[in-house]
Amino acid sequence: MNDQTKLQQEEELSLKLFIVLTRTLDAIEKRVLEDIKCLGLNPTEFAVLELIYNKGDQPIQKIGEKVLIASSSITYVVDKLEKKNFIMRKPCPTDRRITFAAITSEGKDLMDDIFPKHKMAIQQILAGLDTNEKETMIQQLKKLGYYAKGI
Amino acid sequence: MNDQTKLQQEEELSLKLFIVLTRTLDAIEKRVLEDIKCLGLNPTEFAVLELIYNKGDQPIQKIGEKVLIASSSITYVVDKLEKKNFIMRKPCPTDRRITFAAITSEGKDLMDDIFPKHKMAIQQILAGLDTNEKETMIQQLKKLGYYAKGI
DNA sequence: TAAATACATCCCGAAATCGAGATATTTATC
DNA sequence: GATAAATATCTCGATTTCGGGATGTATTTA
Repeated sequence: MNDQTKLQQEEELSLKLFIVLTRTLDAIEKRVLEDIKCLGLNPTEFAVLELIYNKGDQPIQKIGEKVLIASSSITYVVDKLEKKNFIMRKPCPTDRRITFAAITSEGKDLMDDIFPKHKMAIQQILAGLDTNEKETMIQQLKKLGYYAKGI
Repeated sequence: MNDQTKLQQEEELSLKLFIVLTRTLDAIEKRVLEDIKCLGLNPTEFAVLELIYNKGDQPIQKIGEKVLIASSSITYVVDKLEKKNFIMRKPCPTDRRITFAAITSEGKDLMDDIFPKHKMAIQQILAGLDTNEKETMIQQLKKLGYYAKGI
């Protein structure tokens, strides 16, 4: 086999990996979505609430970085969570540009209730691999991700 | 270590896998997006055009199944691709419910030009893993995906 | 200190996606 | 052959997300 053919095969393989990756995450997300939708939250709202629940109050700016959405979208999501009384805006005392999103007791109560269930659901959805396989895959995915980011 | 603790650790591991999976695909997609955006197509438009380019004319219904979007969204995307003259609608002669989306010569010319480049770009983005690692990951992802779908 | 630059949030209009249901056609059932 | 059920596409309104730019605040620079 010559180099040209090898390269083409490798390209096909990469394309296949990309497709399988997309498909798999899609299947998983569909399941996770079902788990979340019952709660009256959409995935983004859940992600934001989870972030604040687990990592404490966050400047609105930081939320966008972690949840990977545009700044104009954060405003929208925070508005909605605030309307539902799960979080509240708190001005930063030392820097008046900054607004914190802080969880309310109502938000905390909700998460205390649903977060363990959520974790359990994910556990069940990902039970197709055993412990070692998961660890290996995490490692390999990280390698892939770091490389992709670094290009 | 008791069973309770083991389960909790496994839950943490699954959650981590889910997060890493999401992050990694996100990083990769961001790169692929850059590759596509220059062409005046968004990812969905590209996916639909690629499907028709590689698999031939498709009933509009089938497009939704393969590209994983709602039927109302397909109509929207096909409209846009039709306006750009990359595809055209063709009524099915034997079943008048069905409309095919068929690639135009203009659409074919475009894909002849950009699809090889696209494949090369993906090859470069995914070069963080070698051939064997990619094959293993494809296999493991499939296992994960089948299981998730089957629940 | 004044001006320029950077930063954080928000507003607005547009784009993308969805869900529910309308319409037209085909297939199945009696 | 008539009616019911299934299928394919599209319409419409609502939701979510984005990009660009406006506004207010902090930091740097000249």
